[in-house]
Amino acid sequence: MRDVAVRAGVSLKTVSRVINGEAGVAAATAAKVGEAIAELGFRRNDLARSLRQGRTSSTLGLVIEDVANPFYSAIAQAVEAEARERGYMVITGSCEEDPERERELIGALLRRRVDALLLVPASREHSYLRRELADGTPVVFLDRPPEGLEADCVLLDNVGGARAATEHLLAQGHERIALVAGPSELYTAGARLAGYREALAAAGLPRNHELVRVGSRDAAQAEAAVRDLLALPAGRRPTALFTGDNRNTVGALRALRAHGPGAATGAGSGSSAARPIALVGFDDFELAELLAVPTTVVRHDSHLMGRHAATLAFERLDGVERPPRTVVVPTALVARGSGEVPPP
Amino acid sequence: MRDVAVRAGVSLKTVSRVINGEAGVAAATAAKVGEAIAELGFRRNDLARSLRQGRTSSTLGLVIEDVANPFYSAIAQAVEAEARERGYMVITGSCEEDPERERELIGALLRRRVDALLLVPASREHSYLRRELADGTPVVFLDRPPEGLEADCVLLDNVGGARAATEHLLAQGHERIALVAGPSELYTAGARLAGYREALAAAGLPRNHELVRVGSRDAAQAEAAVRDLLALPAGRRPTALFTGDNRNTVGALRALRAHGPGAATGAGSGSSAARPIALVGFDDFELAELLAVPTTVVRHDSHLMGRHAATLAFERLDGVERPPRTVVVPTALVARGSGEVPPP
DNA sequence: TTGTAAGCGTTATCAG
DNA sequence: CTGATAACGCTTACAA
Repeated sequence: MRDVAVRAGVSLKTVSRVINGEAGVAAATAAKVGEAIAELGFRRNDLARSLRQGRTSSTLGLVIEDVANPFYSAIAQAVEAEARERGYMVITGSCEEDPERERELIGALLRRRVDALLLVPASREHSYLRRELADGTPVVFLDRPPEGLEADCVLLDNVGGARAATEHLLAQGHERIALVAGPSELYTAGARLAGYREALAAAGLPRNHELVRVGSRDAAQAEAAVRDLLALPAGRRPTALFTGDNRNTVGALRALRAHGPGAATGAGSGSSAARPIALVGFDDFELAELLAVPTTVVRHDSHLMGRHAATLAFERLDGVERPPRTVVVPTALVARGSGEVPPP
Repeated sequence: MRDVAVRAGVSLKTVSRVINGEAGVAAATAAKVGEAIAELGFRRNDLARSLRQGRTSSTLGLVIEDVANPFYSAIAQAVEAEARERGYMVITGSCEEDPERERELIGALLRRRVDALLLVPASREHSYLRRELADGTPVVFLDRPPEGLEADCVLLDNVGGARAATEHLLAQGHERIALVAGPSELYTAGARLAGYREALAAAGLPRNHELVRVGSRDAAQAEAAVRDLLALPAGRRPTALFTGDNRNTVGALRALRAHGPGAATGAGSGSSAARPIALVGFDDFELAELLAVPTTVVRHDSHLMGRHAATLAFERLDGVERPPRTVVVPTALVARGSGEVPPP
């Protein structure tokens, strides 16, 4: 900037004014400065800029589990879109369900002085964020609530969605409905397990531990879990499956395919053990309607979750003072076929 | 930091040493400083830190078209993983095929002094980056080459992949093979069009403009294009489709489904017009094997593209001087059924 | 082992 | 309308 000032024969402050389009600069002066800037290829240093006290970095920190998972990339997309409208950029990090990585990432983001932090927490203890929150850095939790801390939060209606899915299967006459989901320590998996149980209890069905397969963290583990269920003797084998998230649904679909062609279609003339199994999955996914088994899902707007989270953060940055708020995004059952298969 | 120094009764420099784990601090002093840091909840300001000359921001800038597209989110994931290993973070922006947004994004990233820039360019003129490149900021192009500039670049074998796809369909006996792809000004779409044409020419088939549908930028447009093709009179209607990217494949699958149940399976007993149409798509996608029409695709490793790009950038940051290099990532045809349907 | 002073690139204050 | 100077939070060179 000094070089520009020298070249244009003005002071630093004048260059600053031109750069920032401040009023009170003679057109001729501005032109000279503009030339110097162009000739020198000068670019304002926004890092230095945000050093002055009271200034912001115009950057949001976003911590998710995995950018490659469409659920999270939709959130990232929405957050970025909201951020852009306000002239913010987003630094994103994936922590892959590792609490330690979560802390590292958050540390790195805070050291970079992000103006707000949006996160899908992998850990279950967030009191270590209390100080930043008190110091005025907005922290918004996504998909999973804060623990040991009061903060803004955007959640899905997990219990309601899971209950609806299970009720849907019950309504078809199923009684042996298995749940295949992530580890129940995971907030969402736990809540969906609860919804599943609520629906079964309301229907007067006893708990059947054999049919609850929680713990699968990826599609491969889910596939194995479903294979396991399918290997049960006929009288104990589930006639329907509720999968707790998109990874588990993918795994289940793969296992069901292996089990018999078109698990839920009547079309299959596959292995002797093959019997159509009903399936409802939590999380919608692209092409679900074009699968050999058009898949019935609990749909929700993950994009909206990201938008809400960004909005909550920006409200705080705008100085709005209010107690922490939790926004719940609704879910809806979308029947496509796989969930409308009756028991044998 | 000054507060910490005061509280610990030491100088700024000593605090700095402790923070950065520098040697030459008495254990007792370090402990006192550590306490003060904990009590005050102090966090080093990495923005200020990177201000000193010679220091880096330890940040990479990544510009892609759309985080929500699995092709790009795989790249983002890989870049982030490589960055993490080196203690870098990534600021990602989506420009949605808008050249103006590309420039804005790049400007914002450069102003934030990212140490390197990785980008999937939306524009076709990149000489405006010449100065940064000359000034030592590594710039790596992804998926599409630089124009008006010499820079490192990671590409797919677009021509080879497209040729293989087309040859595969030709080998089944198809002669009316349509191409459904993005606008040919788009580098990848253009290259795939070229590969498609090469294969047809090699087979001695004349060009048939009616069957070349380039211009669809999203799944909806692709769907419309395919519907259009399907509406052609029987003798001119294509018997096979080659779709140029994952968005076009999704659109085509939807149109084919509407056209007749199981477009490529013999299973369909749909509308009177329904005839099985072969399909090969560029880009693999999750669950392709579980579709009603298991989809034959040209597969590649988009994750690897991100890794290569990050590696090229880090090599430059490590001071390796060499002429710009272009890495080409191979493609492979994966036959799943939809591409192995013979002509009627 | 510890401290002092200068400087990184910008903006804010206040004076001209 | 323009400029001098201090300050932002940190690191480096150099002393002590």
